[in-house]
Amino acid sequence: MNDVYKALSNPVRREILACLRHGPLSAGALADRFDLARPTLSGHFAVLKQANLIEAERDGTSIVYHLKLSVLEEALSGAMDLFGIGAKSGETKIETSS
Amino acid sequence: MNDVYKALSNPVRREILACLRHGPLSAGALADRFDLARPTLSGHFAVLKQANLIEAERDGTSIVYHLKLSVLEEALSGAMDLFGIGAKSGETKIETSS
DNA sequence: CCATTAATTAGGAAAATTCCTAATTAGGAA
DNA sequence: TTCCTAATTAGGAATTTTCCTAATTAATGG
Repeated sequence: MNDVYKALSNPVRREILACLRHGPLSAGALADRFDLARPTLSGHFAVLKQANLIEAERDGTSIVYHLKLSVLEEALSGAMDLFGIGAKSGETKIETSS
Repeated sequence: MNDVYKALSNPVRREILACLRHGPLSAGALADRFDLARPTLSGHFAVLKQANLIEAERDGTSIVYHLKLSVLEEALSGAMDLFGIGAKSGETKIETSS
């Protein structure tokens, strides 16, 4: 959990997550959106991976990253719990599966 | 907003917030809960104050801190927005599938 | 005023973060 | 194989964070 907070503490990493919110992107496509060297972005990807917020998948020569929405969701609702914020409607009744 | 993420990135500061969730506490009472020197805690209070997550009020010789719940709430909702997580104001769409 | 208690500010050491360039790994095509 | 592109790892400089001790500010009581 601490890894998640650490990951979110950096603005570049938050922007990476925001980009991925619209769908998977390759490391290169992501890197193009920032004015930073590629290895720098690679480092940020590694931090996000370790926090379990994104996942990598190789596609030929490139590597595609995608958001792990459920982990992010859980982290934020965990934060709400920690601080005693009435997590709106309190219970997770989004379960449409039945 | 970046100040809020920075503030939350440290486990000691998160624990301070969690303590304050049960009600206001003086700097000393808070410091007693940690195995850290007082000036260290003072530094953490300053970071939380700058992020607007807590507020200080002098009471005689001591200083009482209290949580600014609304700011924390807003920050977390903002995060949910940024990452496209629905859990916002409760209602929203519950029937996403089928 | 002087002493005591509560808390902060000052200054600095150690560790972590951020970013860079250069070198390396890995896959695809000639 | 050899070349080329995509991405990472390695190593290091600059900056920021975290924590400490010592000194200072602030309120209260004798």
